[in-house]
Amino acid sequence: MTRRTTLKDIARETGVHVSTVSRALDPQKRGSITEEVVDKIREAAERLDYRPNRIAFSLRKQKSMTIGVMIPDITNMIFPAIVRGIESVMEPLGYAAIIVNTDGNSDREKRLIETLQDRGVDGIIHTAVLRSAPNIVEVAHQGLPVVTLNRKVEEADIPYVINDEEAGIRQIFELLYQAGHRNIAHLSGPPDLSTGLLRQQAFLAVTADYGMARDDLVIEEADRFEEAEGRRCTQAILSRAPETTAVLCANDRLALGAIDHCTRTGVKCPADISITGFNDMAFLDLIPPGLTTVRIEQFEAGAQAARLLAKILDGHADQVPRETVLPVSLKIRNSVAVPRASKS
Amino acid sequence: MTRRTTLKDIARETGVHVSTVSRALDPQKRGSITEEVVDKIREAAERLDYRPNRIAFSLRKQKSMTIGVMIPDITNMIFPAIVRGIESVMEPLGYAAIIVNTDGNSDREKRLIETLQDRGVDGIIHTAVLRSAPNIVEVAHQGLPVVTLNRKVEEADIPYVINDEEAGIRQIFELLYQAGHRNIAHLSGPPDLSTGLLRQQAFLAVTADYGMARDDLVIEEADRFEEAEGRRCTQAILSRAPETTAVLCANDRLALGAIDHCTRTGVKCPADISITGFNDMAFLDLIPPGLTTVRIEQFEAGAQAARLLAKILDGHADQVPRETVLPVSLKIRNSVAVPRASKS
DNA sequence: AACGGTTATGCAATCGATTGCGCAAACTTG
DNA sequence: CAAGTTTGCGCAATCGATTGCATAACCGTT
Repeated sequence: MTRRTTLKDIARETGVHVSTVSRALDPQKRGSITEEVVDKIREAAERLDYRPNRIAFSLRKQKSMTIGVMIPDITNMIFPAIVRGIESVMEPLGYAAIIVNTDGNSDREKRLIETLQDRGVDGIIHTAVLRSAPNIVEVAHQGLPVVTLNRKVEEADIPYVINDEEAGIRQIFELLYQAGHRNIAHLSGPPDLSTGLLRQQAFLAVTADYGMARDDLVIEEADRFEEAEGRRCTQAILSRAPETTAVLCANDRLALGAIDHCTRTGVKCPADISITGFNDMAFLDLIPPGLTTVRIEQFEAGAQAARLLAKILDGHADQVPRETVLPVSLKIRNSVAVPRASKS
Repeated sequence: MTRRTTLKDIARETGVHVSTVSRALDPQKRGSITEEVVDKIREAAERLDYRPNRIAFSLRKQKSMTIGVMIPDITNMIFPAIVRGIESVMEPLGYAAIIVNTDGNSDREKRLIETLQDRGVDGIIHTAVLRSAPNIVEVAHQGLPVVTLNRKVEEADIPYVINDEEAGIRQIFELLYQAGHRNIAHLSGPPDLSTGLLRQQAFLAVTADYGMARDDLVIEEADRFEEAEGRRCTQAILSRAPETTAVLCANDRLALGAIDHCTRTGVKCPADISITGFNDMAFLDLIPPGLTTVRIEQFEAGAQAARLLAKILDGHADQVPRETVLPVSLKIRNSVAVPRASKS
């Protein structure tokens, strides 16, 4: 492998000092160099196919032009879109991303944060599942720019980007309510996960607004956001409250599990029971009966978090709001119908 | 942000020279330093919470401990698993990955390769879709270690990891054949994509082995690996060759499109027609009737490619085979049945 | 005690860029 | 035309680590 050409090579070639070459190639300070010299240097740089060594740059400037992106697990379908959203903003700015998977494991997360710091990342975008994330809060306090995604940060002064979970739950609740449903159970996510709690709280809020007594509510908490838990909890709901005509699920996978359980037990969706999801994950339209759900803009969430981080890295931390709430929208398919009672 | 502690800090603290500190902290050369001094230095390093600056390390050693991972699009569900497979091997070795999405765009790919080189990656894992990839071949020839994934490399001496597409097609063909199908159409992928061509060639080979005349074969080529193309080509197949009882599709998404088209037109799968896929992507078991497909081990493919690259980076390029073929397996669900003719 | 041979450590260059400072030449001004 | 100012570029330090070579101290040997 032939060595890459360096400033020194260009300096030798053009007969000037490396510092002159450095300045001539920097649009910022090109002004202080004679045009004639600049041209000569640019020509040589072109001819020798000069490409700046970013590692040397990083060492000197203490700026790696690299960010860390921490996600629970890239194989979880919501994260690839987020990652691309981040990339769409950061790449044009010259930043590269090192993506790490925490697997929701705090020790691992701590280690990964350390290796990101060792690599001198200029900032971190942290998408959490757990509600608390002491590790990332700590590095943020050390002064490393951090933006979190999908998680409301109570503890610290870290900017966060979240989806309007409350509005989503409200909209889908109202969709069910207006279809005539009054016995609406909530298949909640794990309350130690940020989205699990937020959505459950939103459910409590909207039911209260509609005058439903809290004691009458049927809420079943899943241990994980998985189909199996959706099945289990649906069974629990239906045996505890057979009058239930609609299950408002905290996410699509729980909803798919719910539908699956119903199908297996001869309960038809939506004829016998209406079921809704949250997230609008891919391929949902291929799975019958077509889940009505809340669409959240993953790509845009990633892009927005990246924009905030970029602003901080650009020295305008004062311009970034502590809270950014992204709008959600209903995605109506076929899993909601009028309640079975009023059908006859 | 308080400055990180450096070797110099430890040297000052312990009264020795930085070179001594460097050696004491390096397990390789610790031997040449008095145990007593080593202990003193390690204690100080511990106390000051020393963490080596990888950027300085990289500059001096000309080794960034970073690899580039080039994929078409992380939101395409097969890639996250590959990425995690790579990570599972590289992270324990101290390597981080910069993941870039090429979008199958050659110009973009070229740019991305340059930025990876600027960042001094030690090697690249390149998962292609297109059969030819002149850009990556060029950098490989410049001496940068490259391993490709999912793509048989004809042009150059680049190690590649592929799945046993031939065996997969053969197995699923035989499954259909043994179920009694004789009119088996092939819904092919785009022949300019590596997997598209490979699978079509495998189809040709196995049908030839079974004594089917090439002129009698019904093959329809999709323009993209998408449901819509699956629908379009299925329609074409069924109007051209209504006697078709089975469609062997080049991948799952085409197969889902095929099923969708059939369902919409009142053709029942598997009762009226058998349809098979390839890849075994996630959530397939939730989509009726349950696609019978070929399972390929994405995670393992990534891990294997990473192992090869690691070996090269370790200076044992001679030990890596030019070709690695990973086994595939059948995943039988419910989209295959006996042909409708023989059912009566 | 002198000598050759280890051994542990220091010195300084190096990786490739950036940048404050200084200096000489060119220019302006009265 | 002398004095002061500006301009254009070079010098050298710096970022934080690694490493070949030099050297001083210590060892045993005769």
